Amino acid sequence: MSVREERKQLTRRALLDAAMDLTADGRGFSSVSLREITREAGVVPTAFYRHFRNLDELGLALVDEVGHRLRQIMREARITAAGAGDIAIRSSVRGYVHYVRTNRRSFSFIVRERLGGPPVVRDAVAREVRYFVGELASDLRLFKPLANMPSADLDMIAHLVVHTVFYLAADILELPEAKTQQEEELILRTVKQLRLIFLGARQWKSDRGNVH
Amino acid sequence: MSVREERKQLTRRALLDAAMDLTADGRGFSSVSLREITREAGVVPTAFYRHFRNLDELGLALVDEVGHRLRQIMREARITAAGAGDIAIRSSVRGYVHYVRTNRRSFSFIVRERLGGPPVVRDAVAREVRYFVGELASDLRLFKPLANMPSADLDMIAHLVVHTVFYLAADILELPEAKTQQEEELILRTVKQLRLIFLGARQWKSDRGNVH
DNA sequence: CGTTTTAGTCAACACTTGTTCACTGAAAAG
DNA sequence: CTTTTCAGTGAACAAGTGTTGACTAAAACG
Repeated sequence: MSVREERKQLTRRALLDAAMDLTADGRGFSSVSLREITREAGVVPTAFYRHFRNLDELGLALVDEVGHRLRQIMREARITAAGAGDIAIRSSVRGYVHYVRTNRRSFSFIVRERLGGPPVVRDAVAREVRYFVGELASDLRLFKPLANMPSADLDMIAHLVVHTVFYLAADILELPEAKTQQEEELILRTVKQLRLIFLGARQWKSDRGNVH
Repeated sequence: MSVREERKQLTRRALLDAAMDLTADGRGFSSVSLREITREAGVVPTAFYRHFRNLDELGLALVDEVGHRLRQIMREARITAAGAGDIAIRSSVRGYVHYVRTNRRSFSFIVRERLGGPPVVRDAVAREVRYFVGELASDLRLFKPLANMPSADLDMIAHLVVHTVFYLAADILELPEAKTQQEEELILRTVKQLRLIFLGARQWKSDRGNVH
């Protein structure tokens, strides 16, 4: 990569980071301005246009990045969990919460903008969430009791799980930095919820085809 | 009520409605301005201060109103459902979707601002959601298979249900006005999810006290 | 080397923003 | 009937906004 291109990518990074930092402390991407971002990035407002056509485009780039990173995290977690053989809900949730805390900005961004962002960003995040669901679904397939479940049902379960842990992330991020008793309660509740979901899932196959 | 007070409440309404309308079409409360609201309400910017100290205060008033209305809706739904004797998931979900569509603005506001709004609004919505969860939990208690469940567990289940139908509302609201096949799929998926949750819930009691 | 390309700068634009203050005119109070 | 109260007005403010176009200096190119 040429020196010039290299430097360009550097300020592009600065812009993305600046936008992330500004949205991180509970502000909402749709309420940060172009000028704020460039100020935070230490660059003049007009420089922005050398990298993005408008704020929406920056937003999409952020979704891409964050989605990519979160998928990576999920994959690592998957490898760690694979050794366990079973689902090991409690330790998975603990690990997840750790990831949420160490990747504060990313989780905060995706969880907030999923429903609260500008339309185009919201759509992009929704797409990203579908990827998560897809990956989780194929993971669940490896879990023996669910091996023969129809794909649609597996997807529906993965969906439920993803939403559950998303709300957990949102709640965790509202808490102060330190690990409190409240965090412990949130974790316990989520563990119970997931356990209940998998309890239902095991029953599900025998319930298949029921209609009324 | 005096004539003057009556008129005051009228423009207060206009302000609240204006704010609602502006946030309704996917904008996010934190991105609407005081002047936009007064313009939409057909009143001069400074008149705003006769009713609210700042935008946050308006936001809180909105949360109050919307929360109140949604609780009313929930109660009506509860009465309708009480006759059925069992939970009747499918028809409940259909009824719910109908309510979502006929109260577009309210649902859109609460679902979006729950995670995406300004901190003080977010908190207020969270509180409101806790009320929903509480009411649902005591409803579930009337459902025989769950009658003897510890309150904490019932709460955890109610939480799961509320979050599930919240995401359903969010997805429904992204769809065009007309009833599409996509809507049918969303409903089907949610029905399955709820059915699975209650399947797990029935098992849950026998699983009580399990630890590891 | 000289020429071209281009990331970032600078000044300026037309607007929008939240908030102030003194004001008006009609309803309420005496 | 006179006086007081006060919801809504209108003008003005300092500050912030997105976007324009011409300019600079350094890297890339031939």
